[in-house]
Amino acid sequence: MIKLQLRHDGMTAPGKGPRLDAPDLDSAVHALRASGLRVSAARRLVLEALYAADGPVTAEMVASGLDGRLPRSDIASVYRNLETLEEVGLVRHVHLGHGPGVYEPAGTGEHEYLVCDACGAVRAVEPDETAPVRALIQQRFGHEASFSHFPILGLCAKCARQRSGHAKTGKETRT
Amino acid sequence: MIKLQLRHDGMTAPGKGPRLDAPDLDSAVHALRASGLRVSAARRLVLEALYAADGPVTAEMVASGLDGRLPRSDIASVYRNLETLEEVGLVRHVHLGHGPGVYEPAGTGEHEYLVCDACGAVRAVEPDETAPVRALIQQRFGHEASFSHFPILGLCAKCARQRSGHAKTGKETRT
DNA sequence: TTTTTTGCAAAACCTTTGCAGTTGG
DNA sequence: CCAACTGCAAAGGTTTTGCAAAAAA
Repeated sequence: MIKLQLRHDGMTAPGKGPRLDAPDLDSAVHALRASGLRVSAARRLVLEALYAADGPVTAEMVASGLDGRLPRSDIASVYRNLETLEEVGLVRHVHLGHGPGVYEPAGTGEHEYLVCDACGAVRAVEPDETAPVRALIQQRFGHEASFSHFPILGLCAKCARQRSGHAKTGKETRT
Repeated sequence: MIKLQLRHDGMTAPGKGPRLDAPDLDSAVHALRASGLRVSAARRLVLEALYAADGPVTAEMVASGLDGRLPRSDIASVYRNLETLEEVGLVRHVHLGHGPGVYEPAGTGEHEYLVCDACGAVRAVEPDETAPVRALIQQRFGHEASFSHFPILGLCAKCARQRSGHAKTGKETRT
C-alpha cells in the first residue's frame, strides 16, 4: 500500500460540513442573512444565477449573468462571493474535467456526477443511487467516498458499447 | 436523470487507449523509439524523472530534476514531452486535488487513488482492489468507471472515525 | 540533410489579492 | 456610522504557444 502526501487545500465546504437547506433562491437569501452575511446586490446576483442555471456553471458564466439573462457582475466579486457562499454551505463546486470549476446551489440536492471521458457527457445522479457504491468502498477501504467534488470518470454506456462492440479505431476526442 | 454537456478535452490518453507495457526506464525508451519518436536528452530526462520518483510528480518537479537529483530542464519542454509521452501511452496524469496535475509512468501499473479531503492523504491502490467497485458502477449505471484520472475523494478511515466518534467541531482544513 | 525537438519568451487561462471607494444594516 | 462588500487593476499559479536555433536520425 503506497501512501504519499501532497500539497492540499481542502476541496469541499471548509468551515462547516452541513450544507444549508435552501431549495430555492428565497430560502438561500434568508439563510444568507441568518448567517450574518450581508445581502448585497452582487451577492444576491450570484445566487440568482446559480438558481436560474439548469446545472452547475462556471464563475465566468455567473459573471456574464448567464450570457445576458441577468445583469453581469465583476468576476473577482463573483469568485469572492462563491467562496463565501461555499463557506457557509449555500454553494458547492465540482470539477468535471480540465476546465474551470463549476458551481451550483448546495441546497438543491447533493448531486454526484458521472462523466464520460470519450464524449464528455455529464450525468448527475442522486446520492442514494450511488449509496451502494459508496457503501462498498467504505467496506473495502474504510474510506467515506463522495463523488460530488470529483466525478466518476470513465466511459458512458454508449461509448463503452461502441468501443467493445466493434473494436473501433481512434474514436477518441482530441486532447 | 439530468444530462448536460460542457466543454471537454479528453482527459486520458488521447490517441490510443492501451498504455504501453514499460515497467522500467529502458523499456520505456525502447517503446519510445519504436513509436517513431526521437529520444532526445530532454525527453529521456522526463522519463528518468518519472521512473526515479517514488510516486506521481508535478511537471515543475520534473523540470527541477526532482529537486536537484537530476539535471533540470525547461518547463515548457517538460509539458510538451509529458503530453507527447501521454499520447503514445507511456505516461499518465492524475488530478489529486486543486493543485497542478501529477504524472507517472503508465507502464508501472495502473494505479487508482483514494484521497482524503480532510487530511490530504493519498492512497494508491491496484485496480483489482477496486474491481468490485467498478463492477457495481457498471451494473448500476452502465458506466465503465476508472479512478486513475480523478481519485475517489472522501474521508480516509482515520478522519472518518475521528469525525463520527466524537462529533468534533470545525476540524477541517482551510480552503 | 531534413524533420523533430528544444529553449526562451510571451501569452493564455483560471483564480486570488490589494486597495480605495461604496453600501447594507 | 462603520464594518462588510464592491469594482478595478494587478498579480499568482499552471499550462500552452510562437519561433529561431539546435540536435536526432
